[in-house]
Amino acid sequence: MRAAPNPNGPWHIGHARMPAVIGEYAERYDGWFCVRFDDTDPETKRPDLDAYDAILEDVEYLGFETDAVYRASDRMETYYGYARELIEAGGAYTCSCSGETFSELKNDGEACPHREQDAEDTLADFERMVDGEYESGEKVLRVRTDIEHKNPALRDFVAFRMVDTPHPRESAAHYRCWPMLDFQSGIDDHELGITHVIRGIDLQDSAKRQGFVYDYFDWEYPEVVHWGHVQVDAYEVPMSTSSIKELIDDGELDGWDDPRAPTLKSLRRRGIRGEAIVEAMAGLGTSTSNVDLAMSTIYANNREIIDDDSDRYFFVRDGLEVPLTGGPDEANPPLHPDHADRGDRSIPVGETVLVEANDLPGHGERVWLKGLGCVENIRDAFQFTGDDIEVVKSGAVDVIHWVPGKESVPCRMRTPDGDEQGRAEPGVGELDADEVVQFERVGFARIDRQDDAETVTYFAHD
RNA sequence: GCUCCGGUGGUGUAGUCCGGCCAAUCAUAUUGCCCUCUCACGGCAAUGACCAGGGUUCGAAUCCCUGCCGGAGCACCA
Repeated sequence: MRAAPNPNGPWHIGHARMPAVIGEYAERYDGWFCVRFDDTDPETKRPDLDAYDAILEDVEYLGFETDAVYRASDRMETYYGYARELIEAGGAYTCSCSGETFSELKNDGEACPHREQDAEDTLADFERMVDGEYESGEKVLRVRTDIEHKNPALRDFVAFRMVDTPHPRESAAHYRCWPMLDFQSGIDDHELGITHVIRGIDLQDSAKRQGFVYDYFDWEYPEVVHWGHVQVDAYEVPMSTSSIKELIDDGELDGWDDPRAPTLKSLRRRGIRGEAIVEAMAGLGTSTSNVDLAMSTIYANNREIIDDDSDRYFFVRDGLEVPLTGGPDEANPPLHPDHADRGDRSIPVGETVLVEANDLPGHGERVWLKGLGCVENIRDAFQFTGDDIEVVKSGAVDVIHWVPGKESVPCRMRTPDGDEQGRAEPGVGELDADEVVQFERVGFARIDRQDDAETVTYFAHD
């Protein structure tokens, strides 16, 4: 099986569907999985040189090893070879009609004058195309299908056209005569021994078009499945490579891994495992209709994977500083409630604590500072009232998270909805980059880096 | 205009080919309860769907027809 991306940028979330599904199938049936870059349009779908590796990184992040990687732009001589064979078999002719002219004729089911050209002349003319003797738009090679086919989409489609713009890959920059997707992909699927093809509904007619070429060569067409588009909820940004790229160029997003971007690089930076995405995508199946993927499904999968490994810490967003009198001068909540063996944290208390505005109890009311004890709000100051856990068990007071006013460290949490400033317990300032933690009552986050001034984290999900 | 394809709870999915075991599976979501020094994890429960109408049949989510709704192609894009 193959994934055949167009290398125009790093992948967005929707792109994960192809490797997810074919990876699963390849595993289940001991199949073979390759990535083939269909980069045969140096102009309107101009390949981005960085995208080749970026995409392979994304595939790796998702947890797949590719058995092979191909670039269509390396395989031009192969396509030319088959084109010559096709011409000799009477399956194609060169045509100099303009797109509009041909379209009109085609829609009326009428052949253009070039259709009658014999194989010999066509072959000679095709060599002139290959040699770059024509300019863009001057000449194309068409596959001779059925000009009266009831479906206009299948009538004599273009196999090769001239492109003046050189390909960005140096090794392919000298080619001017480029195959269209339907030809290139059809040849490759056969050449590479692809047995099952999955692609979008936008390519529904491709199999039928390519079928004409396969018939000329007497090949058997692979099994093919068409699936609908995936939409992912929870993102403001449109999910298309080009529009994400635009937002980055305009400075609206910091880059492909901005937490607000619906990209795989973004999810990766947020500490979401590729496996969680793959599971969700594989669960969508291959239905022909369009589907909506809820991010909550990915989050639920991820939470299940990371919960056990994620140590707990306190992080208070936008905290209110409240003086505290009485009680112990250090709190020691466990690193993980289910793993006492990992030990406890050590949080100095000091003169004041920070709590989130929503958690501040009313005057005369009590609240339990987790890991520390019960306090009462007396005229906007906390008075320690004891450490008897009974008040919590009986449901009399709520448990909240907190950090010391002085000893806490500045911490920024980047989320899909923007950045949150706050302060975290001292231990957070010691964590290594790439560690995934749970900020209690806030959510899971990945430690991105320790800056001079603050700890930067990326929010995964609650 | 011409051609293709699809419609199962909020979301995704199973079942549809070969009609009955489907008053419809599983997951997620939401809500409630239990557990818990987290609104995490775990456990339990509740909520909630076969697009509509005809037809065939003893029997239809499954077969047929019509309608409605949605998607896609008719590019010298992929």
